[in-house]
Amino acid sequence: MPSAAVEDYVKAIYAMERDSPAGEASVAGIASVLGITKGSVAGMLSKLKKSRLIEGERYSGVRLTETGKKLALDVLRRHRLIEVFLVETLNLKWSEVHEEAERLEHAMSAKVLDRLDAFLGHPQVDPHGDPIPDANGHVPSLDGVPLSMLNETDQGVIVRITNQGSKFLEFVERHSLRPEARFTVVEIQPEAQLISLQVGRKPKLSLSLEAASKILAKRIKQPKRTQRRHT
Amino acid sequence: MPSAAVEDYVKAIYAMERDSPAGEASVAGIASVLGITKGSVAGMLSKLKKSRLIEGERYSGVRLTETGKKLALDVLRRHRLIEVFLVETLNLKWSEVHEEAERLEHAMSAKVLDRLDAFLGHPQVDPHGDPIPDANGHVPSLDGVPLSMLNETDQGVIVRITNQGSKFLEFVERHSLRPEARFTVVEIQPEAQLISLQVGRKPKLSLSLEAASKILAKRIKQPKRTQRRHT
DNA sequence: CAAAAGAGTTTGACAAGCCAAACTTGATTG
DNA sequence: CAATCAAGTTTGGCTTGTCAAACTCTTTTG
Ligand SMILES: [Mn+2]
Ligand SMILES: [Mn+2]
Ligand SMILES: [Mn+2]
Ligand SMILES: [Mn+2]
Repeated sequence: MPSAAVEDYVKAIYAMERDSPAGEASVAGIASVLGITKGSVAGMLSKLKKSRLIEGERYSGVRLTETGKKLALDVLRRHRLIEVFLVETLNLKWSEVHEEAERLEHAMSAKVLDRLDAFLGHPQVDPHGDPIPDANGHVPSLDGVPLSMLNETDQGVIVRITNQGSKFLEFVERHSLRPEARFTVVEIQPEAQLISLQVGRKPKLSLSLEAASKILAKRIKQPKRTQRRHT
Repeated sequence: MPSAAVEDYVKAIYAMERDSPAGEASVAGIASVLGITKGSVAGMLSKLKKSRLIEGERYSGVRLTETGKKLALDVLRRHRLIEVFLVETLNLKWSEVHEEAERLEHAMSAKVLDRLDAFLGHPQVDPHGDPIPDANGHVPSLDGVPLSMLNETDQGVIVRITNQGSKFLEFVERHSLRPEARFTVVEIQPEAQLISLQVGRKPKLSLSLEAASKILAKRIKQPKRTQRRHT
């Protein structure tokens, strides 16, 4: 029975490992995402090593063991299913569910989670488009390219928001850019590092390529414009 | 932000206060229901006093302050709404939801709880028939007399199970005695301290008056037996 | 390549909760 | 009413998880 703290560490390590070029998590990195001091992290990491959840040489980065990875995926599954529930069933705002899930994920048994999963219809992704690992730790792979890689006139569907900051999520939500949303790339200005989108009937939306790189989308095959209607 | 431990203490004190003749909770009693030592309880109680959640003289019982009572009712509300959710929505067994709720109650924000309440249709009682305090700390009062006080030929509806032990709950469930269930008192044997019930079409069920006193019921006005059907 | 900067580690301290065991108080009762 | 005993309290110790601050590697860079 790992503590809430251990679960959060393992989850943080999982994410850093995935995103870092070296495939490792650093003490400073973990400290920064968990908002605690390096000293505390060092202490916890040596416990995690003793309990075989992570490995790594002294004075260098750490990696999850198989056991550690399994735990991380389990926590992630809980977190994301809870987010789906909060948004779909309880109608909480998209941008405020993360904190809630951060606490609830540590209080939900496997049994309750399985029932919840069934109740929600075995969703594949959470409200931010992040894939939900199945009960065996398999993560459905999702295709999606950063918005910043698209070209003018491309059409697409948002599939995932990579930047989970609540400010950013609110911005994204305000402009209806949530997963499933369709859009057209109206204009790209490489000099200004800017991309402009048309989302639904909303006014044109511009954002920096940097910001756009945190939003993943899937291209829609441009349908041949066969004359389907007349009015 | 009271800790989970504090919330559980306060909840235990609330229940003991209600059930004890003196209207007070004792160190030994709290220790026994929470499964910890008297020493630990003494330590916690002095903290609770310092933070004005309870009061009481040295070497005597404790009572909740207004603040304490408010907190207790809040935790109880969370606990019971969660139990309703687990049973009604996730179809967990009636007798196994208590443990789950015991953990989840500490991880759910007021906001989530309100949404949950609305989603469930503002239920008045939990699956065991215990009343759910509203958001202002008002507890709906329920009438119900111990099964052991009924007379032969009385008909009634179960409204509440007072003994929350999981063995007892399983027994009760096995015999379809959950809240809402209708029954008839078939026979009472004062010498044997026994009461026999007819529940639905199930075989006659006998239990001790002691056990029966943990089940509360509401009498149904005996309907005049007007000949309604012929076959 | 030596010095400074960064990253990681160690140490001592603290708060929350818990336990075991000794101790104190107050209630019961012979 | 004094002995007993249950109930309450105190003390010392332990674990988990955190911080601040000093320390030690490793990496970068002038
Ligand atoms: Mn968490
Ligand atoms: Mn998410
Ligand atoms: Mn609890
Ligand atoms: Mn209940």
